[in-house]
Amino acid sequence: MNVSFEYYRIFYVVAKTGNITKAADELMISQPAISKCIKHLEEQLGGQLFVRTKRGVVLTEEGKEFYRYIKQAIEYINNAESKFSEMIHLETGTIRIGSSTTLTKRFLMPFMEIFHKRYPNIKIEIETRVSGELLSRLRQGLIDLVILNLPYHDDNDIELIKVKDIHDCFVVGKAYKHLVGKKMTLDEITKYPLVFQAHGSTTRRFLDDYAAKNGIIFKPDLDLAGFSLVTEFTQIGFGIGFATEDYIEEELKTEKLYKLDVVPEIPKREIGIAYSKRNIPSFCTKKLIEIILNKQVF
Amino acid sequence: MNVSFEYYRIFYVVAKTGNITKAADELMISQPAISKCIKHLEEQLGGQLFVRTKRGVVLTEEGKEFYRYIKQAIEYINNAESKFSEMIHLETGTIRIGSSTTLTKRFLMPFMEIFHKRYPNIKIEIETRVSGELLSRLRQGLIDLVILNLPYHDDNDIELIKVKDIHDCFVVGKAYKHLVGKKMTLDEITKYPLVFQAHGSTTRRFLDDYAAKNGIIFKPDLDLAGFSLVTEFTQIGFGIGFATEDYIEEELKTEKLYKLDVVPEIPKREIGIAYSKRNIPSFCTKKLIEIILNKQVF
DNA sequence: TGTTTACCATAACTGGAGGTTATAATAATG
DNA sequence: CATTATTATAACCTCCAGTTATGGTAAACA
Repeated sequence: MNVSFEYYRIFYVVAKTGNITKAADELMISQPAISKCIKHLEEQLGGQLFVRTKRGVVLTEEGKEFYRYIKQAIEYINNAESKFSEMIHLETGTIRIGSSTTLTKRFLMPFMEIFHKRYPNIKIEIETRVSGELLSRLRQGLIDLVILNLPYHDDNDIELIKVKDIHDCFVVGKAYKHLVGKKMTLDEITKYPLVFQAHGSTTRRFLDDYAAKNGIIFKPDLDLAGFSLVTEFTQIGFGIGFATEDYIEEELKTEKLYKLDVVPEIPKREIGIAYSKRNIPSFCTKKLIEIILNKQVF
Repeated sequence: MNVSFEYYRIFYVVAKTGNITKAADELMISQPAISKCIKHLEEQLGGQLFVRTKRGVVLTEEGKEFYRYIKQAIEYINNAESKFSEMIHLETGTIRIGSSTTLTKRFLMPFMEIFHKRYPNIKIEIETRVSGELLSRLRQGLIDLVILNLPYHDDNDIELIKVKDIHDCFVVGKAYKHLVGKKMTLDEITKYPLVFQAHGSTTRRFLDDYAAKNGIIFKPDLDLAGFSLVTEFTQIGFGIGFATEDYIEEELKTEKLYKLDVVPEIPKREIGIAYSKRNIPSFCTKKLIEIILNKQVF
């Protein structure tokens, strides 16, 4: 059989108005076109849909039943169209982002502000977990996007975009101000009390990696959960801390923290955006990435 | 906007198979035709539905949502088609008939047998009420068809088809056999005990009408509810009964009842089928009428 | 009662959407 | 590295969904 779906739209309007001429008006096609179309439809379906009268057309009993279904179908199609349009115009939808507390606070926040101002109807969900878990959830399609510190072990399923270089450094509070300006080796650093983020964090892994490459193993006196605690304990003079320079600009300027001059140079790191290659990013996700990169990516 | 609905059928198959080439096979149109169609659809909707890969096409997030709705719509359309086909082929449906007990038993039954044998999936409902009520329910669309005795007062909304002439007669049992063969007047009839159907029945109205036209008013000794009772009481010799000749052929043949010769001649009556002009008869109803008239009516 | 109106159906024609085939481009596969 | 599977593009064509004009007729009206 396979009736052209287009006939159904026409049938719907004719049935709704009960009048071929009016339907022609509404559909902006000529009346004979519709007469013919309905005739075809009836031929192809193998039965009468309407009885023609001089006042218009009236659905047969079978036609009425047919109409009930077609009406539903057309409502679904209308919904499909409007939902799609809404999603494309970012008038509805959800974006699920994975990010560490630090990255959320120090990096992501301003972009989210812009995003939310521009697309106020998009619901934002931010998940805070360690990168490994976030990437696994990304792979599963449970989140759309992960903000993370690079480098990260390569993964075929995941696309990485480098966004920004960040630089780490060793810092001290006023109590150890005398170390400032002196070129220190890692070996010398180990002789002071150390305030680091705990194992498991990307920062700590990076730090230990860097140390190991230079034949050193750190044994910090304080293993802290989170970036903020490190800077605070360091500030009150507990010892030498390790922090991302870009995140403590304020503290350095106001001389609450002092940067140490350490050799060999600490390599730079990068902040990256990860998204799944399998699960195609939604329009919404693309827009956020666009905002973060401040340019057209896709 | 107004995307051609036909595009949606194509979209559906492409989304379902995730492969334009396979969709082309299924739809029996060429692959480039579908490529073009999907491109058009995307242009008209103002957003991407698929991401093209070398393994086929994958729905975008928005496309997935869109698909969910379109799938529903298409299921409704399929249902519409199959339900319509079923109704047209009388594989489903209900027919609601109004008829008196007598007409059902003496007239309608054999036709219903044929109908049911031919269309076993059609549910049959027979309502038994007096004609007036049945016609009112017909007008309301609560029943499809009424079988009734004519004449009936005209009604613009109701179409009447005459089906069959029937003849009434006065009858007696063995006890009054001596009256047979004698030409009797109505006046003479009134001198015997009378066994008639009660007021309210069409038959009684017809009888009283006939009597009135000849200046007679009957005062029956027995007002009975229903045709069968009349014949039975008459048979056991209660008096003169009034019955439809066509329904007592058996009794006349086996000499349980005898027909009287009365002047003036009792006018013939007709059995009719009534259906509403407003509520277009279903295919099913038409078929039953066809069977009763034993020819193509519509 | 005759006239007008409001519909739908038919006929004859036309243009372009929606089809065709052929071919290119290219990632995935073995 | 050749083969396969898949989509995109190009150039062309055809049929049918659309057009206008007209006819027929029941209903509404004057």
